[in-house]
Amino acid sequence: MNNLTRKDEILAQAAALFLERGYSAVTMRDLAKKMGIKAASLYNHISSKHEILETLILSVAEKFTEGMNTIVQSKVDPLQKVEAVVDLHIDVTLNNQDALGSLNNDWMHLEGKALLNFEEMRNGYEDNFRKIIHEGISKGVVANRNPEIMLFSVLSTLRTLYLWYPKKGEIDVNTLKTDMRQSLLASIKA
Amino acid sequence: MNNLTRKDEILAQAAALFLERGYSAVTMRDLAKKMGIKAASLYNHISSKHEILETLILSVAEKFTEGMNTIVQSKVDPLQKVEAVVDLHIDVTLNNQDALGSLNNDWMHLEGKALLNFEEMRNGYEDNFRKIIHEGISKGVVANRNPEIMLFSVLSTLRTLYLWYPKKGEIDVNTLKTDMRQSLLASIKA
DNA sequence: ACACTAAACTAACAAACGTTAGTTTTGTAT
DNA sequence: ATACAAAACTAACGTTTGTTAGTTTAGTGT
Repeated sequence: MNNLTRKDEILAQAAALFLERGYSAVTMRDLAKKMGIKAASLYNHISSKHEILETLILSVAEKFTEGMNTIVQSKVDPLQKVEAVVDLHIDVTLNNQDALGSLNNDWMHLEGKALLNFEEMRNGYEDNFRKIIHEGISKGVVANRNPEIMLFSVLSTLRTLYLWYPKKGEIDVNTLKTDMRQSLLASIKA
Repeated sequence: MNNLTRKDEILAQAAALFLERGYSAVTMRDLAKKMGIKAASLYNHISSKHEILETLILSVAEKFTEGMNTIVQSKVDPLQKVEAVVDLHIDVTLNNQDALGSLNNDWMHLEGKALLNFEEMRNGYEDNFRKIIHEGISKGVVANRNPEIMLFSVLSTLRTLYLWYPKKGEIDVNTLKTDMRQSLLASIKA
């Protein structure tokens, strides 16, 4: 079942290289060398360099979108929703560490409808998060400060997790979730 | 006095392009077109594409390093030092918005001693910030939570300011400083 | 008018780029 | 052994890349 196809291996190695150097600085020959094959052989499995980028970014973006939609529909109070968002980010980060580099730094190299699709998901995600914050403010459980700054502050931390986590050796996942929930909730609680 | 040399104009336009697309995706012909000249003409003013990147990144890194050194030496309590760091980031961000894109996303394309120099400044900066946090914890003014998570949380927000600020129309600088100090301090206060 | 300098130009280079076409190797099931 | 499919290979393509060398233009002070 859990069989990694050759294409999946290529996507994984590409993600690692893109994280390290950025999409534009990685050549198909670099990727081929990492796979132990010649550049032309890559095209037996993928149709273009661009396709790799699209696949990596959109598949992670979809995970965020789905997760957020579930959270928004859940019937819990706003602070619990924020906690769920923190957990979502930690889970997605741990499972898609490398691809998150492309999502954060190389999305602007998407083209056409892939770019539109990405931007739509990103905006939708932010809007949902924004609604949670506003709901928290009007219910008095979130601090009555500039909501955009709180949104940005929490989101920027969550979005940068993929850079920070690997540097910090062996932090237990549950410890990380607990501490991160505490820290981020503290920054917005009323 | 405040005369912008031709080289300075090139550096400014390059920073804007690097922010938009990343260092590797910007060609010398792109930069030349933005300057309204031919690519070869750029070399009357700069010696290589690489020199542009080094200049942009290291000059901003030096501003952070100098600012942080001043703050560390000041005789105020830890929370006031954190507030000063917030202000430092906002000031540097407003004055070097575009170059911060390169510093954050393209530093890995530095080479040799420029790369070592950058990494040394970056590590020194983080260590100083770390000391402030620890000092705050032992004095009981900073929350007794995982210091690395608090450090990461605050720093990731400050480092991403350059992406967020330009999207948020006309936020008054002093309002921004006040709100940001409040938000970030709230996330670490005891 | 002349000299000087800053800053543009044209033309070209060798290297590296993504990608293609066609061929050979390798492993597996019959 | 034979057939088939997956996945590698070699060779080459047209472009684009950063950069150089040498030349021309425009503005300024004498």
